[in-house]
This record gives sequence, C-alpha cells and structure tokens, in this order.
Amino acid sequence: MSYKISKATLGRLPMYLEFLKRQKVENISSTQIAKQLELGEVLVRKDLNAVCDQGKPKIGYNRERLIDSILDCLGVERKVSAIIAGAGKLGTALLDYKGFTEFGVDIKAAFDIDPKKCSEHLSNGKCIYSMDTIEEYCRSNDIKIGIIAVPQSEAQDVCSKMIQCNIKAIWNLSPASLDVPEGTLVKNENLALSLSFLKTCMIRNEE
Amino acid sequence: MSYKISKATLGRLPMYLEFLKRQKVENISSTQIAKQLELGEVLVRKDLNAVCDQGKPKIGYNRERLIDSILDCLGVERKVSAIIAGAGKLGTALLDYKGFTEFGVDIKAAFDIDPKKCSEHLSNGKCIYSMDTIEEYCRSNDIKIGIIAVPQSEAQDVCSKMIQCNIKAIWNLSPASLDVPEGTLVKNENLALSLSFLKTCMIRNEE
DNA sequence: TAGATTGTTAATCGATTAACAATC
DNA sequence: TAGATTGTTAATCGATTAACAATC
Repeated sequence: MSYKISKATLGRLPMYLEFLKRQKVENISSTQIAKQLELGEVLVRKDLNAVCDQGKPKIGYNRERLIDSILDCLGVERKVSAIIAGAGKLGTALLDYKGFTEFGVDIKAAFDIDPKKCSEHLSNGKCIYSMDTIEEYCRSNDIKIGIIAVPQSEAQDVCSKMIQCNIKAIWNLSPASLDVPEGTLVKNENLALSLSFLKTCMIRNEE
Repeated sequence: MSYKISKATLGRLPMYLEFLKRQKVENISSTQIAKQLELGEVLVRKDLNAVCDQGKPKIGYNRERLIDSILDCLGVERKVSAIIAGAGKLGTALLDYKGFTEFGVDIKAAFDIDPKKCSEHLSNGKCIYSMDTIEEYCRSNDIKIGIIAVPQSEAQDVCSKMIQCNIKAIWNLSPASLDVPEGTLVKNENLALSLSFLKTCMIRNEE
C-alpha cells in the first residue's frame, strides 16, 4: 500500500491530521484545507493523493477515510516504546508530557546517573531509574526509540549504549553530534540552534 | 556586507562554528571540514564563500577569521532579550538552560498565571513573574523574542499579547498554529510532531 | 613544475507551482 | 450543460553535486 511518500509530504501529514480531526463535515475539499493551512492547493492535492484513494470532483475527500489513511501512513496505530536518558529538567519535562501517545509513542521511563533523582515517581506514574540499568531495561521492554537528554559530554556514551541494546532510532536533544552505525536513525533537536536561527532571521529581517 | 545568504546555508553556520571552535590549527581546508561534518566539500566551500572572504589554495581558510565571519553573519555579538510565557516543566527547563547565551540570546524571565509558581527564583537568579505583568515587562525591557510554552488552548492569546508589546519573533513550543500579522516571525517547534516523525521514519525504514 | 586546494559554471535532484484536461 | 473540484503533465525554483579551470 503506502509506498514511497516523500519526506516533505510525510512531514505535513500531522498538520492535515490535526486539522481534519477538528472539522465536523463529512467531505472536505483540498481547496478548503489549503486555505486554512496556508498551503498551495495543488500541494495539498498531491499530498493527499500520495496517501489515500481518490477524492471526488465537486465533493472532495471523505473526512473519516482521509483521517484513517493518514493515521495508517504515519503508523500511529503501531505503538512504539521509548526511554529517556537524562532526567534533568528537559528530560523530566518530556517524561511528563502527554502529547506523545497520540502519535503512538509511549515514553516508558527515564534514566539518570544521579542517585538522588532515581526512584522518583512522577505524577503520571512514570519512574526514573539508575543509568546502570538502562541496557537491561531496554532489552526486556522492547524499547525502539532512545531519547538523549544528557549533557553534551555524555551524549556519545549514552548513544553507544542505546545502540548496543537494539535501539533503532535516536532523538538527540543534546548539542552533541553523534556517531552511529548505518541503519540507525538519528534526529537532532538542538534547541539552542533552533532559537539562534530564529534570532538570526529576525536580525536579518529588520534590515 | 553579509547580504543574501540562503536559509540552508544560514542553518549550517552554527555547525561550522562549533566545529571550528574545537580545532587547534591556524588554517583549515574545506575538505577537512566536509569530511568531519559529513557534508559535500563543494557545499562547504559554497557556504564559506557566502560568508567570508576568500580562502587560499593549498592552505585553506584562516580559522580565526572564519569564526569571526560566521559570528558576524549569525549576529551573535548582537545581544537580544527574550522571555518565556508559561513556567511549566518545559518553560522552566528553558529558563534554566545556559546554552542560549552563546548565540547571543538572553532569556530574562518567565511568566505564568499560576501564582504559586511566581516569584520563584531559579538557580541562575532568573525569576518567574505573574502573567499579568508580561506586557509591561516586555515594553520596559526591550524584549524582542517571545517563547511560547503554555498549553495549546492559551497559545494564541499569549501570542497576541506578545505582538502587542512589540515582540518581533516568536518561538512556539506549543502544538497550536498561530495567527500573526505580516512581519512577525514564527518558528514552530512542535516536539510531539518531531518525535512522531522520527517514529514514522523508523517504521518505514524497517520494511 | 606538480599537487593541493580554491572558486565557478553547468547538471542534477527534489519539491513546489502553473496550466490544463478529466470528471462528477 | 455549467461549475466545482479533481488529477496530471510541464515549468519553475532552490539547493546540492559534478566537472573543471584557476591559483598558490
């Protein structure tokens, strides 16, 4: 079914999803979606086309079927477990955040070297464990995604550990750039760079 | 001086900067930079070319001058003040993080509607104030960047307030999509989407 | 001179947009 | 039939890569 979908399209699917969920109508046209989301209407049509079966001229796309197709493409129904390395403020904030389950990612626990932080139970019942136990935990709980929220100096070490216990995708929130073997996915989320980029654009915008 | 630099190039400059800072040599070639950062060497050359004066055949680029040029392009020496709306876990984590100053962004304070959170002093001396005072604070402290870390339902309200008090760039960490007037910059940093995207790529990678 | 490295011009690639034919 | 909307083919655009000439 859902063969090659471009990364650009894949990146927009959640936008469509969120928008479609908020609508009440039975059918919706690409024109309306495009206007609301401030995208080109042909672009929307191409995206939807890559994802689902045909829409109907004059009517548009069936909203519910569209939602199902997108969920299917994103693999939302497929639940994946994740853990966080580093229970500092950022790590704990992520552990506590509820918005990930909606996309089928379940953050199970966090790990930290500081014994004072360990065994803490958060409001949602999740737990912080000792970093020593991370490998065993990952292996026995089928963890597929590792989230790195440790300081830069420890990031590569933690990353290597994660790879050893079969983690296939890494979300790197540290400023370190990571060495990984082929086949492992890394997504860098460098917040300082991101804010810095905004600032640079702002400054250059003024001139 | 630094006229039109493409967004793609601008986005890579911090990578170069960080790498160059770690080196010890006087001169460095685009070939070496490319190899280390896993970029095409022509790409590196084009980027550097857009940013600084010419390198020298057989020698490469003077490291220090290169660093200065990049800092200049990024506008790092120009300090800009920011505030955070929302002092939940994420907002507090950002307020507490030290990595932003390196790029010339100074997060001054956070604001929250919950009186219990207000007047808290963090380790670094920064403070959380009542949301009621946000407008006055922004006006009297020349705040240029607003960071939105409130729940989705409040994001648009806070955003409008920010625009009223002359904030020109918004870093939106909420999942809301914001309506802003022309001329205001918005950068959406939707962490749930980002992790979801990684998961989707991972699933599609397996097949 | 030979070799390493630079900068430039043309080709390629992926994504978006424009133009238009097809269909309910 | 007319009109709204779809899907497709070609054109454009921006970014990257390839090929190559220039230079210390």
